[in-house]
Order: sequence, then C-alpha cells, then structure tokens
Amino acid sequence: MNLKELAHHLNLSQTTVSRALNGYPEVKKTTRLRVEAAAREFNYTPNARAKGLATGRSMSIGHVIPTSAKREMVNPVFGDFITGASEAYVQAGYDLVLTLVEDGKEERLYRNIRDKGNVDGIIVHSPRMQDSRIALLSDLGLPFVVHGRASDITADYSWVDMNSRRAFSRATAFLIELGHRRIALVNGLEFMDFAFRRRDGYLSALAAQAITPDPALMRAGEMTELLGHQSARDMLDLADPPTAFLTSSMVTAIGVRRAIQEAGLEMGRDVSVITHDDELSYLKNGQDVPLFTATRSSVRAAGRRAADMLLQMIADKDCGPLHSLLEAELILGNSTGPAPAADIKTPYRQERT
Amino acid sequence: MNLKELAHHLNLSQTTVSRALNGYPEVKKTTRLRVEAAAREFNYTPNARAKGLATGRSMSIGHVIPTSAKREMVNPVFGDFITGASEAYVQAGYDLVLTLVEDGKEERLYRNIRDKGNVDGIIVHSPRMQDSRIALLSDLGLPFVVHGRASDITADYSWVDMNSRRAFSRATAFLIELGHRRIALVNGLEFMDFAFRRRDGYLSALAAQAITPDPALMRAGEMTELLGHQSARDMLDLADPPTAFLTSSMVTAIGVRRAIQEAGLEMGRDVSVITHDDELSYLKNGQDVPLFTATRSSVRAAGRRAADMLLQMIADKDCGPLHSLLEAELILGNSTGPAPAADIKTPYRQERT
DNA sequence: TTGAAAGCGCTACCAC
DNA sequence: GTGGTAGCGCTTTCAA
Repeated sequence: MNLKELAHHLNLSQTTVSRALNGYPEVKKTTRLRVEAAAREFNYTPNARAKGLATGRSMSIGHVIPTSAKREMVNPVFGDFITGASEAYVQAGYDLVLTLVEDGKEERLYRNIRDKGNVDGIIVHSPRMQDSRIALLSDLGLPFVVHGRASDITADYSWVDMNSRRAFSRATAFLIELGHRRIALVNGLEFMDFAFRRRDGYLSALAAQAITPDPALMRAGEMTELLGHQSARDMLDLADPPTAFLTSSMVTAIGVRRAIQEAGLEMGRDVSVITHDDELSYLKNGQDVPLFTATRSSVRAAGRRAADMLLQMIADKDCGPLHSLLEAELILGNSTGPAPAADIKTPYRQERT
Repeated sequence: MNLKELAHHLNLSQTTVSRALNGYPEVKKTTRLRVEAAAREFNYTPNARAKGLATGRSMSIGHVIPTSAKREMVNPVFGDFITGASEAYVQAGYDLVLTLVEDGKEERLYRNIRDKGNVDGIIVHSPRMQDSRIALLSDLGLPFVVHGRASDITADYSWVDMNSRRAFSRATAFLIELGHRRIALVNGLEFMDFAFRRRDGYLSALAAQAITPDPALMRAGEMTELLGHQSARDMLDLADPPTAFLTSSMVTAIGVRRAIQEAGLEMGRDVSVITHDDELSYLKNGQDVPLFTATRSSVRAAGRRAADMLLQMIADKDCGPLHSLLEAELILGNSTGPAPAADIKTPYRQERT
C-alpha cells in the first residue's frame, strides 16, 4: 500500500493524506482522524527512499568503525556505544548504517558516504592522536561527532568522550594510598588517543607523589588477553616486580590475573589489579581492587549522548560544534563514590523539546 | 555533482551516461571511456536514494540484533559475525543497516522494515527454540537468513549455524577420556537454540559412556562472569563436586576460574575448565584444557557465509532456502585436529560467478 | 549507438 | 482545508 493507493481509497489527494500523516496543522481534525485510521488499517508505511529523495534527508546515521587488521575484530565497547546511540535513533525515527573499515583505509571512504547520500550524519570512532579524518570531514560539510578526541587537532569539532585521564589518575592515586609504589600500567596502543590520556593520568598521579615512573612497568599494545599475560609475566620476573597492575581493558586484565596466579601470587594480598569492568562487583573487597571506568552503562550513555548531539546538529545546522566529556563511574575498593567533577566545561546544550 | 550535470558537461544524455557507468553493452567504447574519465575527475557518486527509488532495490541489508533487556548489552559475537558479513557487503556494494531491538519486542518490527523498503534482505540473530519470527518473515516475502536454527520449526528456511552439538559432545567426550566423571555444564539460556544444542551434545557424550547426568552439575543463565562464579562456587561446595567444567562463554569461564581459585584448587591439577575462546592458546597444556568452538574466526566465517547466501537469494529469487552448518574449530588439549565432518549435509550452493 | 520522456513514491509549492 | 503539479536523481522503455 502506497500513498497514492491510500489517497485514492480515502477519496483524498496525496497531498492531504501526506499532510495528515506528517502532522501538518492545516488538516481538518476529522480528516486527519480518517486518514490515520486508514493508514493503521492498511498498515501503511511510507517508503523511506522516496521520502528521502523528496525531502533530501535520508533519516539515517552512519557509524564508521575501524577494524584492526591485526586483530581482525571490532572492539567490544562498540556494542555498548551503539546500543546507546540506537535508543536515540529509534525515538527520532532514524536508522543506523554501519560501515566497518580497515584501519587507515578510511580516507576516501567519507567522501563516498556523503555523495551516496544515504546518511545525514556520521559518528566516527577511535580517533588517533592526530587524526586526519577530522579535517577531511570538516571539509565535507556532513555533520559528524567523534567518539573520543584527537589531542593534536586544534580545530574545533564535535566530540563525546570519557574522561580517561581523570579515571586513570584517580585509580593510580588510590593504589598509591594503599601503599603501592611499584605500579604497572598495561595500556592500549598509545597512538590511540584514549590510551595516551590514560597513560597521562597514570603518570600525573605518580608525579603528584614524587614517584619516578619506571619504563619497565609500562607496556602498551592491542588489548588482548595475551598482552596482559605476557606483560604481567615479564614484569613479575623482574628483580623488583610491581605490586599492583593497572590495566586498560577487561580482556587484558584476564591475562594479567592468570599470570599472577601462575606466579603463585594471591590477588589482593600480594598484588592488586585494577581494571575497568562491569562484572567484578561480586568480588570480596580486599581480594581485588576493581576500578570501574568505562562501565558498560557509561559507554552506553556516551553513545546515547553522541547520537543526541548529532541529531541536534542535523536539526539545527548552525548550532556549532558540541562537546561532552563524561565522567567514568568509579568504584575504588569497596566504596562507590560519586563521580568527580569534570575538568572541562561541557558546552552541550540540550535538544529543544 | 549529479547525473544531470555530468551528462550536460559531457554533451551527452543522462541515459547514455547512466548506461556507460552501469556497464551496459550498447555504449560505444570511446564514449564509455570519456564518461568514466569524467566521472572519476568530478568524483561522481550516484545518489543511493534516487537509484534505489528507480530500481526498486535499496542495496542494503538489515541486521536485526536482539538486546537482552536484563543485560542491556549486545553479545560480543555479533561484532565478529558482522565483520564477516561486512566483507561480503563491501564487495557487492551493499550497505549494512543495523537495528537493535529489545528481546521479544520484535514482532511488528519486521513488517515496518519491509514496508519502509530500505533493505533488500534481513539477517536474523539469536533464534529461540520455537521462534515465531520465522513464520512471520516467510510471510513477508523479504529474503532472510537466520544466524542459528530454531529446532522446533519444521518449515524450511535459510540459516547458517555452528555445529554446537558436535562441539560440546566432543569436548565432553574428551574430558571423559581424561578420566573425569563429574563434569559440570555452565550453559547459556536454554530457550536459546544454540544453548539447547550444546546441552544436547553434552548429554549425548555422557550417555555414550553410560554416565548419568546430575542436575546439580547443570546450570544455565545469561552468560555473565557472575553466572560462572556463582555456579562454580555452589558446585564446588557439593559433597561430590565436579572435577571439570564445560562453559558456554569465555566470560562465564572467567567467573568459573575465579571460583576455583577461591576454593584453593588448582586448574589443570584439581579441576579442568573447558570453554571456547580464541585467546587461550598461550596456555601451557595440562594446566588447563581449552576447547575452541566458536572462535572469532569461525564466527566471522559464519557472518561471511550468511551474507553471501542472502545476496545470492536476492540475486536469484527462486534459489530456495539455503543452509550451512559450520564446524567449529576444535583444539582439545594441545592437539589441533581437523574439524570433524558435518553431521548434516549442507546444501549450500556457491554463488554463480 | 544515442536520446526523449515516463516513471519510482513522496514532499512542498502554489492555487483555489 | 484541500488539491494540482513540479520536482528529488536515477533507471528504463521506446523511438530514432
């Protein structure tokens, strides 16, 4: 059933039916009711392509996700992020178009996406320190929001990010409070912006207590279980091994924990491990020290926020770049405290309702 | 730059330019070359909406992914599956439209998807034992492929699935060979088809050795670390505890391993744990017994296969339902053997090239 | 081998 | 309040 048929059935013009269905005010109430009833009866759903052609909007948002050729996998946080974004899209009647692209091969992709015209905006994931995509996208004139920041980019652009620096400095400070001095960091790849920030937070907390960072206790790589295992094993073999680990991923932490176990050490007594992870809440305090930074729900919230921002930018073309820095939920030891205040103002404006 | 402008620039009709660009044979070679050169020069990309309207095909595929309201998350395997599918789409020029839908609320969704007309086919994830969506989709006349099977459905439909039953029976048999008699199963929710099959495989292997299954050693639930931890803790408290665990998810296995550690037992000596997971290959043999069932690469292959099948079904409307049963990569102990032969014939036909 | 013109299903402008 | 009509950018007859 299309508009023409529906209109004919109702003895009305397509114009009127279209107006009734799209909430235009000039339609008589009884007419609108009749139209709506018929639409429901015949299960009428407007054709999205035709609507898009006519309006110039596609009512869908593109998410571009880089896949690491090495790992050949997508980072599991995207699942949560997209879940959050999806909520916003459903409410606003948007679709989500997913494009996976191999790391680094994305340069020419964006132009095609714009010219194809089947998305009204883009969400860009996993920015690197100085990410060339941002300049590219700014030129294209297609609204976009970056999930994460690119530290070396001076231009203003829209982003949503977790406060990685804060989370990791707080976690490090907490370990220092507990008496640790030899604290290991098993980080993600440090040309990724978030990993750089995490390291920065770690270093700043050490510096605050005049602890000299030891390169032998800092490791970075693809966030796999293997990385965690190898890093921890090597470090525990040192003459002066770490007494605590700070890891950048739940998966990495698994490897770390296993290496600790293999070394005959006991978690919480001999060694502390801090990671971010949703599911450690059942642990006894003291046995391990979980830090929740980017919990699943935090990531979901970030996705939601990014989507809201992008939809606002699409609705209000000149609302300018928007930013939103989200504080990670932190649980240090057994104390669930409120998140610390953001260290950057977030000029995020609520969508007009 | 659109077709009209390009044609005007070339002093040709839109018709000819369109034909040249779409590989129609009746275009003179020199003309085609000229057109292609100009298209490249001006970075011409046809508008997908307009093309879709004109051709009746949207050149995109919908993936419908259920999210569990309880967990509020997507299963990480989807990332791998979609990565595989995405390869096929890129090659064929298709886009991927992702729709997340809350478990059970999907009944009416599919009709809308079809009527909106922005996908040419659908891939359905996570079927339950008797899944009403299959009948629904068959009625809609939109090509679809199910990732997984629905055991209680007799109708013929297209699917791609891992051989869960086989993988779990093999793993169980392997544990029995090692001398285990008290083997625990920590499974996913058993109204999910894959979980049911896994349990079936487990039970059949026990039966083959005349071991009576003990309900106290069988647990099912959302595949979380918490489930693994609680299940294992409870079971290890039994008068007659298990000496081996078979788990249905890497995440669950983490909880199991932790409970074992808390109980003061040593993995590989006191207890064996089998799970499926890509990243355990670095473990020393004997310390643990990894089983790789749905490895990341297996899941990716399944995604690829499902996408290929769907594209074929779209190209060849009456090629009938296609099926593909994929054997999981198995690594039992330290032996990496070839996958066993499938126990179902797979009438998957290769795409004509 | 090329071109003119009629749609695809919808919105939006202008007239009544 | 309602309807006629001209596109949106492309493909696809039909004619030349």
